[in-house]
Amino acid sequence: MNEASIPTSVTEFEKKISIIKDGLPKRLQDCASFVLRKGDAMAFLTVAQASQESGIAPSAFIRFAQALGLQGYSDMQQLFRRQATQQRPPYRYRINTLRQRGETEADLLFVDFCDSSIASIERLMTKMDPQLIENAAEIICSKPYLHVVGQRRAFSVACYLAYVLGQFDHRVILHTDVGSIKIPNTFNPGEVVLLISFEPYTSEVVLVAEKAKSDGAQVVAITDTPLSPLSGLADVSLEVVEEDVGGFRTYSATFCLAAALAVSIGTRLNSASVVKENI
Amino acid sequence: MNEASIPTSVTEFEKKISIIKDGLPKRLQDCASFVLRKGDAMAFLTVAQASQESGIAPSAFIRFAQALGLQGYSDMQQLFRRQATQQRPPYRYRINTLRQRGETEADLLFVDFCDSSIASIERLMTKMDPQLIENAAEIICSKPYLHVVGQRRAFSVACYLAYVLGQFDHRVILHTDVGSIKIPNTFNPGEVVLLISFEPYTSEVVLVAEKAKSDGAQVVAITDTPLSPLSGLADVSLEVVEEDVGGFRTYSATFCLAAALAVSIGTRLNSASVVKENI
DNA sequence: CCCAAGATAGAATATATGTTCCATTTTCTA
DNA sequence: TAGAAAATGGAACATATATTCTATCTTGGG
Repeated sequence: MNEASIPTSVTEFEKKISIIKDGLPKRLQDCASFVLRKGDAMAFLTVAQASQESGIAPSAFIRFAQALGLQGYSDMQQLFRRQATQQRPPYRYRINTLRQRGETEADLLFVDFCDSSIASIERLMTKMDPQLIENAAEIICSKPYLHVVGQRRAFSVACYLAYVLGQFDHRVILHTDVGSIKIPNTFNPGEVVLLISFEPYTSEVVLVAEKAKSDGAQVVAITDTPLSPLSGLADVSLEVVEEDVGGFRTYSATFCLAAALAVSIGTRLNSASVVKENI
Repeated sequence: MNEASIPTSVTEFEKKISIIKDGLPKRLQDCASFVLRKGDAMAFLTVAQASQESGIAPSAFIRFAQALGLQGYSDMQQLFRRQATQQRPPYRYRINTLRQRGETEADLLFVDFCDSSIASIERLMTKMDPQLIENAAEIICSKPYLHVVGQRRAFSVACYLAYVLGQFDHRVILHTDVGSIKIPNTFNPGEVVLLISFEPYTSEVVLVAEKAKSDGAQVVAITDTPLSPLSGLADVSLEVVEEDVGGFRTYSATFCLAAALAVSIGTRLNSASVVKENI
């Protein structure tokens, strides 16, 4: 961080302030003081508001941002907004600074996937009520066997749960369409069906959900939002939203949820052992 | 919270959505879906941006907000802004206090899973050389079809990759043992085999790896450590270690890696397509 | 004390914003 | 199928925004 470089994060921005602050005209120092004190709130303040709250002219804030190497007030605000949402700078912008650090486009893409996976999990952690997972586990354990239905991407989740529950000696009827062999799409009252589907929801899974419900089976859903056709039908609906990177979703948070559900089921089925040993 | 009341927080807002969602016109449901997915990011999106990202007309967003009892888009955004300013402590801090307060076991278990998933992804991010992913993608794309082998838990990863690559119109031979139908365990020179296995490595997968190698096929592996029998045999070995919670592993990092690999392959197969834009 | 160079505040401007309105399309009803 | 009702997208609008410009003020050196 030197005197000339353009800050790309709030941290760099604040560092640069402390470097150049003595060379700044008085009013711009006032701006610096105000901005530093406001901190995160800067993400929301318009120049007009900042001006009113501080008694400093709007134009001073723009000169201030420019003195820091930024284009203007909006540009500065972007730094604060990115920090608030923990986003990284836009792709186009970063691609310019690649070479300097000896990075490639592949690096960016990979880091983006990791970041968005982490963001999804953090969001899951704050939004999900663990009690719902318990409720789901409770229902699933109330019957000796479980239907698991998931298609496309969701099939990998279905497979995972089917396998792990199998390790717990719980019977799982994994609905596949191998050879188009029909798996009964009628259910008995009291049976438990675990349905997994994300947007775009496959109509088949929705149909199964409706049938299960009307047959009096219990329905547990893993889906994305309360708007999902599954969530309305389910007795317990576990919702997990995956952030996307350029329209492509990762399934890290979903598998995190699946693991938590699996273990919750495992402890119920065999509260002594299973979970301990290296599953 | 009833149908008529005006939401005063994001929570109430989301609750109201799930109450009235079925009575909403289709486009407004699209809005609901978009808003629920975007979550905290809604604090900063302008209607124009939201419109562009979602492909929904700006006016629809305003009608949507009004349908929820709010005055307009700005009014709705205020809810998200207020939530954002209620400075939530960073997640690591939250975890520690959760642990200390000794919430219910369910809470702890869930939080631990999320925490260890994140730790695994962070580790992956620092240890993995993205160039290896590129190399793997390069090899996989060099042939018109790909063998994918994975058993037990790893099968879900295999399924995921098989599905996604299928979406890219790449041929995938997914090795399953449905009906014990034999999938040729001999390979032609130049064929590409993707093997996925983690400790404890199934002997069968190791055998396939050895056969593939001796037949002159190219081998790409997704495994856990350089000590894995696969990594020695593979032309490219992608290694991902998952932390464990009481002996139970999550697969978040693995799926993060899988997604990165898939997209890397996707861009190669169709550089003009979906994946590029807006990353 | 004067004058140049810089800093400042507020008016002027261009841009982008949220919202309203209306013609067109879609959906429902009879 | 025809007619009514609702929904939709885009143009039009008023407003608020960040930024630029300029006349005025401040500062510091000779």
